[in-house]
Amino acid sequence: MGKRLTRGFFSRSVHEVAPDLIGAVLLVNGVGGRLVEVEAYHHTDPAAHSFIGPTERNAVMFGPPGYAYVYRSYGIHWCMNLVCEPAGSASAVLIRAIEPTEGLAVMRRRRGVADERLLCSGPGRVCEALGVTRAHNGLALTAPPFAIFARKGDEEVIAGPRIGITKAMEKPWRYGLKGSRFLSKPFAPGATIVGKMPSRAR
DNA sequence: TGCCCGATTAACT
DNA sequence: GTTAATCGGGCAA
Repeated sequence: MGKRLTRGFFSRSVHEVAPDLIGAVLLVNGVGGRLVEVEAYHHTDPAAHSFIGPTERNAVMFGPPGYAYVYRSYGIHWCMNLVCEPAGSASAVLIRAIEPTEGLAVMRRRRGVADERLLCSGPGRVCEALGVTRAHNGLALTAPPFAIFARKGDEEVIAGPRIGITKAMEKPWRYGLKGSRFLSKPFAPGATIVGKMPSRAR
């Protein structure tokens, strides 16, 4: 396990934090695994919830970095974001897929499926498997029940268009671990290789 | 107050 | 490939 990430890690542009999160380990009450797919949402980005300005739902995005922004999706699922940058900038990283490594039995029970590849491959599935709900909205990522650890070695990170949005679809702000079996969707062949990102903990 | 629609998923045909 | 499920946010009225 790499070094525990502290608030400083998130006090950077969402475009730096998002690729750096690939390969990091996210645990909620000890359950979780390696981040293999995330998306960046910048406050100047029409696809971001914060683009319209502060509201009750997106308030956490306008707060300090290093906190969880959890929202209800399609009235059914929860989706989890990690707030970045200095307070007020309202940018966040959406967790889209995890390679499950810790608490497999718990995740299988919560999800009602046995296949590892279906446990955390999608933002709604991640929250169901890790037990993340509205109760986690606004909680610090650097304290229980959360724990995040930097990746240890270099990882080959690729980028491509984000999924499921209807605005700013041209922005290549979806990041993934190249070749992972646990992505919610494969990246297009020839997707941009961001490069071997060094492990980094700040 | 009412209406439309979404950073989704699973179960259909 | 298509669609139902399900609900709260955001905006028009």
